[in-house]
Parts: sequence; structure tokens; C-alpha cells
Amino acid sequence: MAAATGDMPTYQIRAPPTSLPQGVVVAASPGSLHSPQQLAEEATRKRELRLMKNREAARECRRKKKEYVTCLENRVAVLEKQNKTLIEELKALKDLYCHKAE
DNA sequence: TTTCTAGACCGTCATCTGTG
DNA sequence: CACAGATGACGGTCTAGAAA
Repeated sequence: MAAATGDMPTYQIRAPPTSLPQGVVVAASPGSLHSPQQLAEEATRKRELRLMKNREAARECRRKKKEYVTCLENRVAVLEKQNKTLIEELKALKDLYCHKAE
């Protein structure tokens, strides 16, 4: 896929949500953690936060990709129509030229 | 009605990429 | 270089429609 090469535009990137989703608790500073249990809880919390962020990033990524594809499909439709018109026009001009030549 | 199938959507992991 | 965000790949679930 060419997406990695930079030819995939980002259509109107929305401002990220300013507030964390419900249920996310901001942790105490790492310096205040001591016991192995606290460390484990902190690790779990970090992992869940990462998964949640990535989940939302994936959703956004798919949304943008879908939008991009729709955009391309619309462009194809427009160009096909344009092409058809030009072919008709060319045909008409050829006819005109032929009749003049007689 | 039940079973099969294709397509859409989702969550997660691994990796790439840009930024401080 | 470390980190966060973006994206490709993969496997799972759901659903609508066709076939038996």
C-alpha cells in the first residue's frame, strides 16, 4: 500500500477530544509508588491507557481512510463523466469535418 | 427455518514516522 | 534517542442475503 509514502492526504483532521473518556483515572506521579503491587497496578493502568488510545487512533485512522477512498471514487465518477463528454465532442467534430471535406 | 458466505467493523499487536 | 501517534496486518464478531 502507498499510504506510507505520503500520498494519502489527511482530510480535515479534527481536534482531538480534550477530555479523557470516562473511567480513566490520572495516576499519581511514579515517584510516589513503592510496593510491587503498586508498580503492577501502575503497569496495568498504563497498558489500558495505551490500548484505549490506540483503539481510538485505529477508529480515526479507518474513518480517514474510508473518507479518502470515497473521495477517490467520487473523482473517478467525475472523470469518467468528463471523458464521456469529451469523446462525444470529438465525435461531433469529426462528423463535422467529414461533411465539410465532401 | 437453518446453514453458509461475503462484507463491514472492531480491537490488538508490531512497526513505521515525526518531533522534542 | 525516547516517546506518541499513525497505520498495516491479523483474527474475531455481527449482519444481511443467498442457498439448501
